[in-house]
Amino acid sequence: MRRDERRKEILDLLVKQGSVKLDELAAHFAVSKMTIHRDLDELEGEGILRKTRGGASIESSMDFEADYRFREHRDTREKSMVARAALALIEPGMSVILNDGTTAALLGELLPAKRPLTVITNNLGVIEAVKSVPGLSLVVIGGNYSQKFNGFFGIVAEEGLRKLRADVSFISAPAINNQKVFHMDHEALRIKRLMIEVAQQSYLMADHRKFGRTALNELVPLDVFTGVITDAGVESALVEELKSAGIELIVAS
Amino acid sequence: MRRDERRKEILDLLVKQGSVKLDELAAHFAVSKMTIHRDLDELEGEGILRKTRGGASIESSMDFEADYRFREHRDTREKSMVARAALALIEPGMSVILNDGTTAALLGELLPAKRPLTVITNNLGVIEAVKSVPGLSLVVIGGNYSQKFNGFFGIVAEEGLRKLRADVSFISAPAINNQKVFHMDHEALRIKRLMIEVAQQSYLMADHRKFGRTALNELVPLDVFTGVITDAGVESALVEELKSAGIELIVAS
DNA sequence: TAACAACATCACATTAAAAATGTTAGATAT
DNA sequence: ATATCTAACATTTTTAATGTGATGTTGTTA
Repeated sequence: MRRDERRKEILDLLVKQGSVKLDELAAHFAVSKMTIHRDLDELEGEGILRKTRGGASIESSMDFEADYRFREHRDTREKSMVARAALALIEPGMSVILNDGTTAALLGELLPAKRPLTVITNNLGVIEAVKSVPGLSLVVIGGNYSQKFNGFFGIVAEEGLRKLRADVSFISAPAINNQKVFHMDHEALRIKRLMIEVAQQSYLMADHRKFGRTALNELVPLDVFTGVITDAGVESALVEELKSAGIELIVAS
Repeated sequence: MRRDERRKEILDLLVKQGSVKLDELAAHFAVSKMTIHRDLDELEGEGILRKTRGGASIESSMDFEADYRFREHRDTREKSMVARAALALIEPGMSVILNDGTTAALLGELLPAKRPLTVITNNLGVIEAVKSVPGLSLVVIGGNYSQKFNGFFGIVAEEGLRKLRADVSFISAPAINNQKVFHMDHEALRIKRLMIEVAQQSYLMADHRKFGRTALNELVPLDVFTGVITDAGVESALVEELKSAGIELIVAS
C-alpha cells in the first residue's frame, strides 16, 4: 500500500500548504515524476485537487474539507477506535441506525460481531459492508445520492426514515463547540436530526479533532445524545467540563 | 478470467445434471482437484450449491433458479442486447426508473451515453454503476435489502416510490405466457407494479427465454406496457401473435 | 470395529496475472 | 527555447490463482 500512503500524504501536504510542487513530491517520496503525475491525475479525477503546471492545488477549501472522498483518508486510527467503542454499546437483536460518514462505515464493518441485528442506514459504505452478511438484516433509507457524503438524502430519505423506529442510532458530526454540535450541510443535518428522533437512544461519534470547531449550522445541543464517543486525544480540561455539564463521555482506548 | 469461466460452466453443468463429480470436473477442465475444491467452496459460500462427498449438488432447484447470484451468470449476451435496445428509447434529460435484475444493471452501465439523466432505482447493481458518473443524478428507493434480488423492497420501498414520478420505467420479469407477465416473488411484484404506475411509459425487458413460461403470480397483462423489448431468439409465430394482439414489440439486433 | 481407501483440508511452493512504477521519446504549453 | 506533460512501452513489484504433498477425516466393508 505504498501508493495509497503516498497519496494520503500528498493530500495532507495540500491541506497544510494549499498547493504542492511536482518536483518536490517526486524528490520527497523518491519516486519518478511520472508516478507523481499519475497520483495527481487520479486525485484530480476524484475531484479532490486541481493540477497546475508543475504541481497541484486544492479544489476549493470549503468543499474540500467537507468532501467524503477526502475525509476518507484522514485520521483512520482515531475513527476506528471510536467505532470499536461504539460497537461495545450494541447488543445482539437490536435495531441500529448508522448515519453517513466514514466512522459509521467502519462501525458497519464491525457489526457482524453482534449478530443478529437490524441495520438501518443511508450510508452506501455501510450497505456494502453489511449486505451479504447473514444475520444482519439491512434496511436502506433511499433518497438522492450524494457523492460528497456517499449516501442518500433529501425528502425521499426523510419520509422513509420517519416511518422507522430503532433502538439506537450512531451519529457523526464534524464540529462540536460550546456544548453544541454543528454540521455544514443542511440536507445531512435534517436526516441526522430525524435519526436521533426515531431512535430510543443516540450516540455522537466524534474524534477529538472535532471539538472546539464549528460549522455553518447547529445540529443539536450536545445533551440530546445519550452519550458521546470520542478518542483519548481530548484535553482533560474539556473532559471535566463536559462531565460536569452532565454529558456522558465515552473515551475509546 | 479462466477461473470465472470455469465456475460459470460448473453452474451450467449443475443446472443440467443436478449434481457434479469432483474428479470429472478436474479432468474436464484439466486442473487439479484442489482447484475444483476451491471453486466449489466459493460457490457454496455464495449459497449456490452444496458440497457433497466427491462433488456437489444444487442447493434447492426453486430458490436456485430465482436467485440473482445465479441468474447473474446466464444469458449475458441476450440480456445486453436487450439493454442496448432499451437504451435507444432513452433521451437526455429524462428521468428513468430501473427495476431489480441483471438486465437493468446492464442498462445502468450504458446510461452515461444519454447524459444528463435522473435515474431512479432499487437495484444495487445500478447504484454502483451510476453513483459516480457526473450528469447522472441518482435517486435510490430504499427498503429492506434482498440478497436474492440485490435490491431494496418492502413497505419502505413502496412508500418511497409512491411519491416519485418518472418519464419511463424499464421492468424485467422471468416469465411471459398467454399475454400475461408473471413473477415468483410478491415483494418484487408490488414494486414493479408501482414502477409501472408512476412512470409515464413502461417497457418490459425480456429475452426470448422468458416467453412460454409462467411463475407463481401474475404481474400485469402484457398490454400495460408501452412496448416489449426482446432479442432475436423469439419464434416468428409468437412475434406475429403478439403484433396482431397490438403489442409493440422491439426486437434487439 | 479395525483397517483400508477415498476424499477433504492445510500449509507451503510455484506459476500466472495484474498493478505499480520507471524510462524514453515526442507533444504541448509558457 | 525550455520546462512540463503525455503516451507508449519496459520493468519491477505485488497479488491472485493454481499445484503439490503431507496430514486429517469420513465412509466402507471384512
